[in-house]
Formats: sequence, C-alpha cells, structure tokens
Amino acid sequence: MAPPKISDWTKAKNGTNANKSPLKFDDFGIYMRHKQSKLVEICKDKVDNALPQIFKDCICYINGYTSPDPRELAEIISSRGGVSIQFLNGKTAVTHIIATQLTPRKMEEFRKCKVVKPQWVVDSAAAGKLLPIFDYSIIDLAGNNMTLKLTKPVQMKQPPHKAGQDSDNFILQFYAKSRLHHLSTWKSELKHHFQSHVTEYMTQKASSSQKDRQIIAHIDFDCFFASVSLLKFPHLAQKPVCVTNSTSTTGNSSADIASCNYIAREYGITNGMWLGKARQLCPDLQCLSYDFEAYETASKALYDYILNIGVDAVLPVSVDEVLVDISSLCYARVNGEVSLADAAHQVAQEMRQHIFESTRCTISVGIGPNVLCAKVALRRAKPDGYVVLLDSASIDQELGACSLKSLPRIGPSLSAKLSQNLNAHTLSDLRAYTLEQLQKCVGSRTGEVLFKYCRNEDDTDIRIIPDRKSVSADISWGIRFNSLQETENFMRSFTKEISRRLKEINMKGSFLTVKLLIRAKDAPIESAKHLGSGKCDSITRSTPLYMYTDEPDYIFSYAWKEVLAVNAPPEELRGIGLQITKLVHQDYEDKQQRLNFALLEEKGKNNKRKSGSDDCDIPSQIDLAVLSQLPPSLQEEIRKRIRLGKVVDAGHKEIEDSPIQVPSQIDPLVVAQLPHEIRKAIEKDIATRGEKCDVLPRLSQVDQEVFDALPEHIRQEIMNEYDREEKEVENEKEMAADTEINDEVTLSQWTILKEGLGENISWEIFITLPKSVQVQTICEHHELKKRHKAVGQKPGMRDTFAKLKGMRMNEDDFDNFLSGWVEARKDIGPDYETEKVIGKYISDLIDIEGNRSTAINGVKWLDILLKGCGNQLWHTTIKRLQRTVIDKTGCEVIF
DNA sequence: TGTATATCTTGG
DNA sequence: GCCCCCCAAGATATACA
Ligand SMILES: Nc1ccn([C@H]2C[C@H](O)[C@@H](COP(=O)(O)OP(=O)(O)OP(=O)(O)O)O2)c(=O)n1
Repeated sequence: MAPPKISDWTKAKNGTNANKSPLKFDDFGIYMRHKQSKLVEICKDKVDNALPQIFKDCICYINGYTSPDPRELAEIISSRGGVSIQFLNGKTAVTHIIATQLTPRKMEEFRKCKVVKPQWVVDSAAAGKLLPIFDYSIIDLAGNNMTLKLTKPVQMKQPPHKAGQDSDNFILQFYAKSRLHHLSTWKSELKHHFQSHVTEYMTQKASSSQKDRQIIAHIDFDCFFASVSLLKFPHLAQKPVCVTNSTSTTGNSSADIASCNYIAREYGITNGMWLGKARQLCPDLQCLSYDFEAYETASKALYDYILNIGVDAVLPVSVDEVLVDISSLCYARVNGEVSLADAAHQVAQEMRQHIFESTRCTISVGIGPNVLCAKVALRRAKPDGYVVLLDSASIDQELGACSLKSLPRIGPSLSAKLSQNLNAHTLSDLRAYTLEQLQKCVGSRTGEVLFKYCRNEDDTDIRIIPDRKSVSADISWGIRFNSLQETENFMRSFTKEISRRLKEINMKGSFLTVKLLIRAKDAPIESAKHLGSGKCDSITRSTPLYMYTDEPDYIFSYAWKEVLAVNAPPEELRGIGLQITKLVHQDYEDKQQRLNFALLEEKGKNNKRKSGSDDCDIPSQIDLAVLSQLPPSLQEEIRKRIRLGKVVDAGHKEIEDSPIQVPSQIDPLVVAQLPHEIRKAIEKDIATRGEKCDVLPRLSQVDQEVFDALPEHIRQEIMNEYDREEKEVENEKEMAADTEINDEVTLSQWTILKEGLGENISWEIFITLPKSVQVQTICEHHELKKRHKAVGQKPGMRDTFAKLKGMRMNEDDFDNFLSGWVEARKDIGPDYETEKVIGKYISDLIDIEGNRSTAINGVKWLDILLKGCGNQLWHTTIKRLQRTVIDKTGCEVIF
C-alpha cells in the first residue's frame, strides 16, 4: 500500500460547501446494518431439509460483486446446510471465499483459504454435491491470481522481504503496515494543510477573538481505530476487541495493540499493549485488522465538519483528534437567554451529533478557556460525551485533582521527576512551590509551564503552526544485517526514501543526521518482540551537505560516510534513522537563483565593463571539492565567469586535488543565501589567498525584498553573520597588538585570525604557507574589518529612518513608528536595517538625551505588539534591542 | 553571555 | 509466520567561545 496521503483534504470553507458532507457514511452505516440483519434472516429461515445438505461443513464468505448476486448465493448455500457470511468477523475459520476477483491485498489476506468463483456454488447445488474447486479457483496453480494477471503479478507465497536484500520492497511493505508511520504522516499532512488555511481565517479573526476570552474545544474520536474497524463487524461491537497486525488466534503474541474498545479496557487492556499480554487479561479478546483507508475517511469527515462550521483556528493533533478555537462560534450565540456556557454546550452537542451521523463513530468533546482545560475536560468527557469547563470554580476543582501524568506535556519522565523530587502527584500538590523551585527541578521553560498549569493557565496558542524544520525517516523493526553489503543495500534504498519524501513536499535540505540503533551489550541477540529492536544504544552523527539537495545518491554518499564512521558490526544494527534539516522550499531556491542571476547580469553590465574585462577580476585557486558542493546552477555560473574550459564532474572524489580558478567577486546575494558551511568554505578560500575580497556582502548590498523572500532560518543565519562581524569590529583594538608579525605567526595570533578567516582552515595548513602569504592574509584580515567599520558608520538611510533620526520624537511618535514597522512586517519578520537604526536611536536616547523611559517603553511596546507572533526573527530582534537597553542603562531587570 | 549541536521527552 | 517499535517539535544538556 502506498504511504498515506491526504491530498484531497477538504478545501471547502464556510459558506460555499456548508452542511454538504461529501460522505454518505450515515447511509452507509445503516445499509451495512440492514444487510447484516437480512443475512441473519436468510440463514435462519431458508434452511430447507428437503435439499441435500451439501454445504453443511462450509462457512462461506461472499466477497464483493458476484453473479449470481450475494443474496442469491447466500440463499443457495444456507438452504443446503451451509453458513454464508458477508462480513468477516476477523477470526472465524472461513472455509471458502466466494469471489469473482480479489485485490492483491485481499489475496494476501485469504491466502490460507479456498477462493472459488460463484459458479462453484451454483454448479455444486445443481450437481447435488460439492464439486472439486480446482476448476473454479481464481488462483492458478502457479500461484498467480488469474483475474489480475494482466495487470500485475501477485506474489502469493513469497517469503517476506528482507531489509538487507530486498530493501526497496522491505521499506515499502514496512511503512504500508506501520500504524505509527501512518499516524505521523497523517499529522504532518494535516498540519501542513491547516497551516495555509488558518492564516486566511486568522487575519480577520485574530483581533476580535483576542479581546474576548478564548474558547477552545478538544475533539477526539473514542477508541478511534477500534471504532472504525468495528464498522465492518458490527456484531462484535459488544465484545472486547482490539486492532492489531497479528493474525494468530492464540499464543503469546508480541504484536502491538493499536487501539482497543472500552469493553476491552475493563479488563485492563490498553493501547500499545502487546497482544499476548492482553490475551492473558482477556482470553475472549477479538482481533480486528487495520483499515487505514477507513480511518482516513472518518478523519476527513471530522475535519470537513470543523471547517464548515467556521471555527477561528484549527490545530490538528492527530488523525482523530483536533483542537479548535470556537470563540466566535460561541459568542455569536450568546444573548439574553443563552449564556456562554450554554452556547458551548450547544456547539458540543451539535458536533457530536453530526459526526456520529456522518461516521457512525462517537467523538468526545472537552471545552475550556485554554488548551489545558480543554484537555482535562476531554478526559472527563470520555467516552462518548462532552464536558464544558468554563467557570473558575469547576476548573479549580477538576484541574487540582488531576494526576500530573494525565496533563499535556507531562509524560512518564517528567511525572517521575516531580513525584520523586517534589513528592507531587497532582496539580494542587505543585501549587506549594515557587517558580524558581519548579524551574530548578525541571528546567526553566518546563518550570514556567508547570507554574502556569497550577494557576489554570496555559499559553499554548493553537493559531501558530510553525514551518516544517525537518524531514526524517526511521526504521527500527526488521533490521537484521549479515554483512556490510546488506547495510549498504538498505542505506541506498533508505536514502531514496528520504529523497522521495523531500521531493513530495518540494523541499531540499543542507544538513544530515544519521541515527544508528545498536544492540545494547546486555540485550539478548533476539529481542522479545519478533524482529524488534530490543534495548539499544543510540548513536547519532551529523554532517553538513554543503548544498540544498534532495538527490538520493548525493545524500547517500554523506550518509554512508557517517555509517562507516560509527564502525558498528552490521549484525548488531537494530535500527536506522535519517533526518534532513536546514530546509528550503524548492520554490524559493528556483526563484532566488533566477533573481540572482538577473542581478549578476545587471552587475556585469554596470561594473565590469569599465575594468576592461568581462571576466572575473582576480582569478584564483579554490578547492574543487568546494566548488562541486555548490548548487549546480551556481557552479555553472562560476564556470561561466571564469571561462573554465571543461565541465566539472559532480562526483568530486576523483578530482578533489585539481585546483581550478574561481572569481574573487561572487555576487553577494548568492553568497548570502548559501548555507553557512559553504560561505565559510569560500571565505576560507579567499582569505587564504590573501586577496582583498569581502565575502560577506555589505548590508546595503542586500536587497531587502530578496532578503524577505528567504526562508526564516536563512535570514536568521545571515543576520547572525552581521552580528558576528560587528563584534569583531569592537574587538579590534585588543587584537591589533597581537597581529604584529615578526618572524613567526604565533598560535595565539592564529586563534584570533581564525575567526575572521573561517574556522575550517587549520593551523597546520596555515603554517605551511609562504611567509608573504601569511602576512598578506593577516593584513587582509584587518582591512576587512576596517571596511566593515566604515559600513557600520554610515548605514544607508531611507526616508523613514531619516525621520526617526532627525525628528525629536515624543514617546507616542516612537511607539507609532514601532507599530507601523510591526504592522508592515509582522509576517515576514523585521528588516535588519530598521532594527539597527532603532538600536542606534534608543542608544542615543539613553546616552545623549538621558531619556531612558522612552527607550524602555518603546522596546516593551514592541514586545507587546508581537506577543503570540510565531516569527522567531521578531523575538530575536526584541531580545537584541532589550539587550541594548540593558547594556546602556546598566539595569538588568527591566524586562 | 551567547551559539550550535546532541540528546531526551512527548504524543498519538 | 512470527511482526511491521514513526516522526516531528520543543526543551534541556553539553561543548565551546
Ligand atoms: N500506542 C498507541 C496509541 C494510539 N494509537 C492509534 C490508535 C488509536 O485509535 C489512535 C488514537 O489514539 P488515542 O490516544 O486517541 O486513543 P483511542 O482513540 O484509541 O482511544 P481514546 O478513546 O482513549 O481516545 O492512535 C496507536 O496506534 N498506538
């Protein structure tokens, strides 16, 4: 089965498609029940003792469309002593499957049974005896499904795919059957979907719902997988059931139970428990198989509904679980008769009714003023109910009594810590501690969260769905390699998989982390769970990729290097993970590249002509490895500009040593958007040459619009670069004394130099350079700094800044200026130039005018303006400005 | 003090 | 056949300046 996909998740918004459920699940459910009861009737009434009871030992499952139709077939069978069922109850021993054709999936499922065509039933009845099934089999003797032969060969008896030998198929099959993989993938897709959706809503709704008290609803299907899987086996609904991969009916199975119904829970069975243990608790436990498609369908019904009622914000928690802001929805219903709580009750009831009608599964709803309270309310509501927790008395009561472990963000580890160190088991236990005590015990951030929890507060803002920061794949099941070759086979397939995932979301990354799970020394060779990982040591190694990439072979080359570096025996490997970070959207990259080359051409026209050469100014040497790691398009550009005759091979291993030439003037924008590691490499190269070249473009050279279009983490990185440069200028005086060169460059001088030249160049290499180059390099280092200093002194002013600087502003003017700045750039983030001017302005306010309060209040105002803003850049800016004020005033505790 | 990466924790 | 123990984010820890 292909990885799950929610490509056509609803795009309906309130209005157009309102109340129009695309599903007819309600009808479907009724239809199923009807059908089921009809069949029972048939079985009971139509037994006819006058007919030969040829089917008396047969239990036949009629699958899908048949001719004669299933009803008629059932009649033939039951009237002759047989049992026919139209629904598999999971584990009943069916003797015959009656089907015209089977999907590969079903084929797999029914491998053990006799699968025969409907005509077998008809002919046997006519003959008055069971005919041999041979002529009626839909499976030929070679083991191929005859009816499907034309499309795709079906492997009937193939042994399971091995991770190290048939890696592609192993990975495919593993993920197709992994519920945790489905769960994770669904969540990612849902989050992505609602990321764009929410922004549309929020722009209008933010202001109104921020003022009123927020109302959050936490919605969750009851025992989701179990409920949905039960739809097809309604006769088991009153029995203890669970959903699991295991097909065995007895024995000590190590299969996970994904979900069990509430009847099973009475026996102490829980989600995630092994089937073997659950059977000990309840021998009568019924097993259902996964039905991922049906889970998607039910989930879609829920999310469709949520969108159609026009909520203020949606935060998907899982495929079956969602947090929604229903503030507007509730407030709109409030009038003289209807209180806010009444409105919340109505909304919850309507939700529950609608979802049951459309899915035949029950949801529970918890409603509260924040996520914490909604979650607690949900717990009390389960199963099949709802709880509204809006008045402070009941909130106090419910939350205080809550066991810590049941609260969001408090898992086994944290709750153990709290119980051991603070002897706290409920929120009211925790109330006795100060913020500082809590932080000391569990860390600053978590301490703050707990402190707020105790006061029924929770800052979680469900409107913020941050950008994706990583893409990863893990497998820690079925990993059993006999040789390094098998490990390599797997890694090749696995890098293909991660590449596929990157391409699927149109992203590339520039940083790789490899995780290896290695059998722990005290763990047995074979884990308790069949082909499981058992207890392992985890080793992670990471490396830059030197370019934004989604290419499987390229990623493999680095991943494999890391795997080899760990040097673990292949036999001991139990799990492997790949993670790609420092992501960019492919769109960005394309756009930027086009932009940059347009700019390059422009520059060529304006600047290069007068130097008399349209070639690069100062050709020089660069490590070919560095060049080959640049994005292909950039490589091409460089080659064009230096007229490199032959094309550089992408496989840089063979040609590592041959030096090529590179222009010293690379477009600053191109440099600015390169991954940090590459910029460092170029810096290193150019600095080592001792040429006068400023790798990091001056700030004024960076086009603001282009800068804004860059992904956040890159903008952040560029800003950091400038920060670093600035600090160096400040330190220059102290360093100057150290860099007098006499006979030898000392190591201490080197450590200082290193910073400016790029960290990758080693002392050993530097010392081998000719003295003249060393001197030149160091001189260059100083030159570089002086120029940066000059830049810092005359930043390019725009009109607004001139105003800010020249005008004698009062506090309101300043605050208005800040408001305007935030309003214009709230989403794209601050521009550094304005930030610098503001920084200078507040410095001057304090230093020259002695006006501390305007400076302090201005920065505080900025903080208030950006409360709840998801853009990290703004928060970094605020921090920096706060730091400026703190430094200038010498007062640490203002903010 | 901060930044960058490694590791742990959480949740469904 | 047994069985399909994923994956992303946030916080803290650690290393280094
Ligand atoms: N260890 C787990 C926990 C959950 N799930 C899957 C199956 C669940 O049906 C689904 C939703 O998880 P919930 O925690 O919401 O649990 P249920 O919906 O099964 O039950 P409840 O009524 O307690 O929500 O996620 C799983 O595969 N393995």
